[in-house]
Amino acid sequence: MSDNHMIDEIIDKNENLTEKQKLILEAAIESFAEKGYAATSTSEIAKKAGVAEGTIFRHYKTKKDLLLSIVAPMMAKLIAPFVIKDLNKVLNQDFESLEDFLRAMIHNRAEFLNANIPLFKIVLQEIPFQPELQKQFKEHIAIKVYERMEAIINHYQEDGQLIDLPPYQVVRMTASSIFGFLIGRYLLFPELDWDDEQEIEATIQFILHGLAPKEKA
Amino acid sequence: MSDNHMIDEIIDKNENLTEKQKLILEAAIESFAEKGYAATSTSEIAKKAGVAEGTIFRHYKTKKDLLLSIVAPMMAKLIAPFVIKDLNKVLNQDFESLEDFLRAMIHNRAEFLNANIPLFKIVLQEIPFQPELQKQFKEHIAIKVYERMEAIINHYQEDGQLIDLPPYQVVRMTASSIFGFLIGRYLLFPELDWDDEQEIEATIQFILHGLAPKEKA
DNA sequence: AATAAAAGTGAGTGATTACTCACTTTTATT
DNA sequence: AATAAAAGTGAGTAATCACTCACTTTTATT
Repeated sequence: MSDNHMIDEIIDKNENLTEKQKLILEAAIESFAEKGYAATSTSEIAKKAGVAEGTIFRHYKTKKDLLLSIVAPMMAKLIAPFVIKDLNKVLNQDFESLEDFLRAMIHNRAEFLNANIPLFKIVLQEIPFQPELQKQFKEHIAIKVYERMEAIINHYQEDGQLIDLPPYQVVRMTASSIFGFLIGRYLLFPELDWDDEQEIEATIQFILHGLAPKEKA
Repeated sequence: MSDNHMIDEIIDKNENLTEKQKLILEAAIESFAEKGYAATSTSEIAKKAGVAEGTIFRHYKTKKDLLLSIVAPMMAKLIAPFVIKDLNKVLNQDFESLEDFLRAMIHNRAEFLNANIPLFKIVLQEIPFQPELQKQFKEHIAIKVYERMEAIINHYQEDGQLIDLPPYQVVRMTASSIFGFLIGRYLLFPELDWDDEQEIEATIQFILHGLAPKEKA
């Protein structure tokens, strides 16, 4: 719970921010998610937030500065569970099976994204166009997270629970399946009735069977 | 081959277009893919194309009109193989196994996207913000393509080659795995050395095992 | 209560935006 | 060769853009 609701955490719980600054961030998140960063004007954000346009630039040097102050913490929180120090310990103690680990991970991150859909949209949309975000993505996700995942994958491979593919392929297939569900669920067809538990379970089973070790002949 | 290189097909082979119009389309595709639609100005496109700005508006009523004239044919071509009349016949004759069908489909669409990366980027980036494109996507992909896929899935399910999940789940998992590969390959890490054949084969095996029928107890 | 610092304001800045239009040049039609 | 239609042009337009700054109001410090 304390992990969800980034908007709250970025905005409401942060006592360094003034009241007006919080209104600005809320308005910016809403507009960026809806129309995209480039198509949103600072005057529009000021109007929606109910502040003068000058107030935005009192707190953020540029419009891009405002974007980064929103997106950077979101990316950090998104990958936080994968870079905690004791991930391996948690793993060995609590998750005997790959299935349980996978289930816990998916539930955890799905809940997080569910609670932060507009921020998720902004991150997805702006990474291709913002070199600073690409740098963050590559340095943190592609390197730090990948290293952690690699260790976990090795663990379960040695354990005989996981097919002997290169770790990057295992990561790609797992990530594709999970993001495929999340994007369909929250971005493409949010208006449909979804049985989240059943969908997640089916996704887990798909991944597990897809990555099951080859049967010995 | 004739199916690839949309840019050629939209532009060079289309004899309805004037020389300058072709230059405009080429420049627009390049800039839209690189910086995004909203962040690209018409003056910039004119400059890159080496034409007067007025020439753009002689052929396209608005900037959005220019975008749609690029993206709509791309979307149509992308889904073309799935809506041909005789897809089911082709299926029954040529693809005894789900594996062969899947392999042919992935190769075909991967080649197509590989030959049209900038257009692929534009489609992915602009769908969330352009209601006209969303409508096209839902009407053509989500309905027409899905219907075709449903029939194919039923066929292989009755054949005992495919797990008995709801077709939309089968589609989602298959599409996630394929797009996951393509996005990683061409958009996230195009600079890495990829063994395309091996990657595609691994992706096919992942999908096949993930969607294999449950063994009877 | 006096002073300083921080927060907030909104009119104003030059640059840029998508788009127009009167005009010239090229191409097609007879 | 004459005429019309289509293609191309670039200066001009009002609107909007991100951002500044002199000024007022609020908050913190002593």
